[in-house]
Amino acid sequence: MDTIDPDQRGSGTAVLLADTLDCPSRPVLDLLGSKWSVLIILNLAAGTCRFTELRKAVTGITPKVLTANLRGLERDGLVSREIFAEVPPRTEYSLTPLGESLLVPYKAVQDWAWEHWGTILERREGQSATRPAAG
Amino acid sequence: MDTIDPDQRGSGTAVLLADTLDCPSRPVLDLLGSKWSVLIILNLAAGTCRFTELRKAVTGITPKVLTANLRGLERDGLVSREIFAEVPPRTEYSLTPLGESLLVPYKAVQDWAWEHWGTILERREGQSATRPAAG
DNA sequence: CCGTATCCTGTAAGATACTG
DNA sequence: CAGTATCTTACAGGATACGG
Repeated sequence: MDTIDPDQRGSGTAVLLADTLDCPSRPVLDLLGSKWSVLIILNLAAGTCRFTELRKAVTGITPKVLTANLRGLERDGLVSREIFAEVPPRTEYSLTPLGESLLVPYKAVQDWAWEHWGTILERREGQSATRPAAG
Repeated sequence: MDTIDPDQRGSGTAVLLADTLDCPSRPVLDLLGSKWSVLIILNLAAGTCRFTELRKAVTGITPKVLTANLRGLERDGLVSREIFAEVPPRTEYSLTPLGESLLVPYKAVQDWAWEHWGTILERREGQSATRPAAG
């Protein structure tokens, strides 16, 4: 592997992170990074939700997109869906233990965001770039 | 706000995360989540890199995309670019302190990935979904 | 209430070729 | 070496309407 040479820098951080290139961080970031999933998971973290409740809570999401996200999260074992055969129909979504474990890395991202996001926004004002503005 | 009712669940986690809905976690996740940025930052974490070095290290990236990502990271103050007016030309990219601070949330994601990603992959095998497979 | 079904759009990214 | 210039593709997401 010639991707990284930890000796190039004295810091211990580099060594720590060299391995990450072989680890599945990227797919997990895809998982976390999809536009709505974080809001869905955060809402579910506050308690079980029905479809329409989520739809209201996650402002702006369309039913199609909400369904798609929920199905994906369910497939990955992060969210569980319980269907009640009643009239009118009822479906309840909640976080699985695996889904709840995601709150830990979320927290780290959140902490970083609170501390540094303002700095980035300041920089962006009056600048332009090819890269997405992320918001 | 009626987006979340922390009292719905006894757990302390919910209260902790209720605030996150108002915080800039999402844009930061966009920042981290762009397909290549994590690999770029991780490589730069190991030491200063020239354009071509990054191109080799980040396997599969095209120069256009690499440039676009680097410009965005530079705009946001995560990466600095130093140009040497020499022949042949030389440009060196490195992480700013702000960029290095990103390694902390990365680490949290990475830890989660190592612990739980296998579980998710197992679940995905033999299943299909509307959601992107993320890898 | 809980979704599906279509159609459409925006944009990151890929392929390829070229320049200071 | 360090990029830029086009063109094209893939796909999450948006708008809107309908079905069980």
